Amino acid sequence: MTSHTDLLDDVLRLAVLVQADSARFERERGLTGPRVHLLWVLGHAGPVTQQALALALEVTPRNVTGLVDGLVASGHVTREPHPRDRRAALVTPTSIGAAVIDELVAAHTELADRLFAGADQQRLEVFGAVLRETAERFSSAARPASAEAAR
Amino acid sequence: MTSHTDLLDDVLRLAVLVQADSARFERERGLTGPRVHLLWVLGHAGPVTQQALALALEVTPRNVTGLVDGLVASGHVTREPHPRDRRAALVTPTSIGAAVIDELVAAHTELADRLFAGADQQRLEVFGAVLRETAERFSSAARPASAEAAR
DNA sequence: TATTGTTATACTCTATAACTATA
DNA sequence: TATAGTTATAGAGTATAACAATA
Repeated sequence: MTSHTDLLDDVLRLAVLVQADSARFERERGLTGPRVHLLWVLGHAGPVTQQALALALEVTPRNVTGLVDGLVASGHVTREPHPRDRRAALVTPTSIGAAVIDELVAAHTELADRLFAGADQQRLEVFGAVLRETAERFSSAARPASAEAAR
Repeated sequence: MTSHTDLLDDVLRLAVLVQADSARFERERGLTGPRVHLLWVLGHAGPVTQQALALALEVTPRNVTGLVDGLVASGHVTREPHPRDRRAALVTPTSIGAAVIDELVAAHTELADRLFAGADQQRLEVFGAVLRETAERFSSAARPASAEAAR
């Protein structure tokens, strides 16, 4: 009989392990969490404006300026002129940046395999289903439809 | 058929939700993540030295000085003289700090219930078991016993 | 000598507000 | 007038190194 708090603690423990793995990745490359996050977004969205990055990272535009400054200094990205808007810059990975993004994707896959390889597929299906149901339950509880509609 | 990376993404999604809940707790009380973490440790360990906090939080002693300074300023903790070591200080919750610690424990329980209440217990048992096996598998892979022994 | 905590210094992430250049 | 990004300023978290007081 596992209690709800025990389960939450197990989730948090796993989250800590996964986070430690990210931290190792960052340390090995002299990068920080927020900068890797930006590169990750860049890897999925391609060259984008800083506004778009601010939205995706949920930080202020000012903050993006700082993160991009750092990544320009370390040679991971460049600011390219936007073809149709001279106010905007397109943050674009350099070859070094693109290489890190590739490593990031590879590390993600490797981590997933390291976590789940060898586990029984039937039980993993249950695991995944419970994960998704739990996230769904949480989101509904946090933002009840009635409260949302009342605004 | 859920792939390993899909499962990892599901884990990360849930972790983000849980973290957002922590952020809400902090914002509502004018606290920060590291300071709440310190209070959480204090709640479990009772009054302790800053050295002990540095170990528990995995940060430098210098950093603990800063965190404790902040919590003293906000009235959550005090530095009490150590009864048998005049070098050391015992970081001790005030009544305000103790109240926050109680709320922290309550919020943890509530979150767990919000996440898992209504779920089928049989499936939650599988879920918990897979969580623990996964953490175990990861730890073994990250630090193989042979590599550890070789040092 | 070793340990506890602080002062000194520096870097990163974060935010708000005011400003420039462009749409 | 609105938008993209920067400069100015500030606070929090983090680290290393040097130091004081005490063990």
